[in-house]
Amino acid sequence: MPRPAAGTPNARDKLLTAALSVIRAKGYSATSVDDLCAAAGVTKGAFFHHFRSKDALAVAAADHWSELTGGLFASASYHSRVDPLDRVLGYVDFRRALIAGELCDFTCLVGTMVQEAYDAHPDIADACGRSIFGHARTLEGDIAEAMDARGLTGIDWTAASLARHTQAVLQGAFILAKAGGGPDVAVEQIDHLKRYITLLFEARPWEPHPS
Amino acid sequence: MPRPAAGTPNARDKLLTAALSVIRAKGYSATSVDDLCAAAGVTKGAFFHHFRSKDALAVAAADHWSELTGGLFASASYHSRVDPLDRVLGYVDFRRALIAGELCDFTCLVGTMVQEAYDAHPDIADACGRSIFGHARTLEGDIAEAMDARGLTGIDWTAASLARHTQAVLQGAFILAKAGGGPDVAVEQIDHLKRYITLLFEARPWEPHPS
DNA sequence: ACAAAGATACCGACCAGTTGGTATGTTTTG
DNA sequence: CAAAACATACCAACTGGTCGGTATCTTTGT
Repeated sequence: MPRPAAGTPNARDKLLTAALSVIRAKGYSATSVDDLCAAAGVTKGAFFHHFRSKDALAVAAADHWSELTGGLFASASYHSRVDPLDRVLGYVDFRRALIAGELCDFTCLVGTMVQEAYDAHPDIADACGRSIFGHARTLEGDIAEAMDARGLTGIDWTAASLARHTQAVLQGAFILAKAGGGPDVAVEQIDHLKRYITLLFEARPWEPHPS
Repeated sequence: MPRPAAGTPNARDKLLTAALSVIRAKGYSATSVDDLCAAAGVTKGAFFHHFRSKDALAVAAADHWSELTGGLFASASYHSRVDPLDRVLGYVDFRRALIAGELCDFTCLVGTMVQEAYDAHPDIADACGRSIFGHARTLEGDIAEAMDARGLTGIDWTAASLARHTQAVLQGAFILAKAGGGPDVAVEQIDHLKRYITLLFEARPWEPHPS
């Protein structure tokens, strides 16, 4: 189970890396095991040595995606800002800056996969759900702090729901981009998201928490 | 070319109707021609008599989807409201009310298909894009009227971009629902969308246009 | 009016290529 | 040497698509 070493990329890692780009470009069902093996430069024997089935690779790829993106966002610089709302808006700006180049380079693997898997492949859908909602949960803290610091009370939304909304807008942005709008339409959606968050906290000065 | 009669449902219509539900549940690539024929109760011979290829059926299904949804929204009652902003928010409420029951019953065919088709099937992606952006365009008029009636000037967003944003939020809502959130999470996104639109027009009284 | 002629709708067996997956090697590594 | 890592050959099931054929409707010549 535990990958023995991280020195030279073994077949398993090569397959996982290849899966990210191939599945994002072609979709999960349209991606064959042979496609994956060719892209990774390994043979079918190696594939089924490391993964019980194609579905098992999809689950592993979703988990791998969670780790990769988790690391990317955890190491971003906006976390060091003192105002929690600045951190939230910093996250949005960071997402905006990631949108460039080819569609398959900035769209979301698990958002793409879950559309094909939610009905017939529950284990894949679960892995995708963990990735999306797990990532959303990493935003809850800053949002809650921002609400607290600005004394937002008597409102009809929660930090968790706003965190989920950021992910919904992003996933929708990717779909519109794939529908012909390209990166520009995706950026447009993120600008609306930022405007929404700003309006939610508008006219409320930041009062650093006296703790 | 013109379908001769609308009395008894012919194989073509049965296939298009079946395609809507089957593709929404299984995805496009995972849906085989045999699946579609079985669901429609027709044979493969009938399929390829009416459609040049599986891709051609997908294009026809997307166009059929556009017509169906176009009719549904065109006949909705919110269009009769006098305040254009009420019409926009009425549309959002209408979309919210449509979310109930099984996922495959309220999610979007073209949003599902374009994720799988955008790279390898340009003609399908085009049909999906026409459907999504064409539908967005039907909202532009009311949004522009609402902006005009409330004298919104010097703002950094357009009626067209807000119309597209409604579609992005909806598409994202469907993905989060498929990722395990279910209908509740989808409704949550629409509530955020309604709150956003309300905030954009907030504190601006409606002044009926003196024309 | 009526039958020949032709178009349309539909059927189901069939085809070559691809699919995910297996069985059995061979090579590398500790 | 033993086990893990990888390669090769192969398979049954399924894939999108073709093809010859039939039943039914529409057109047309007389």
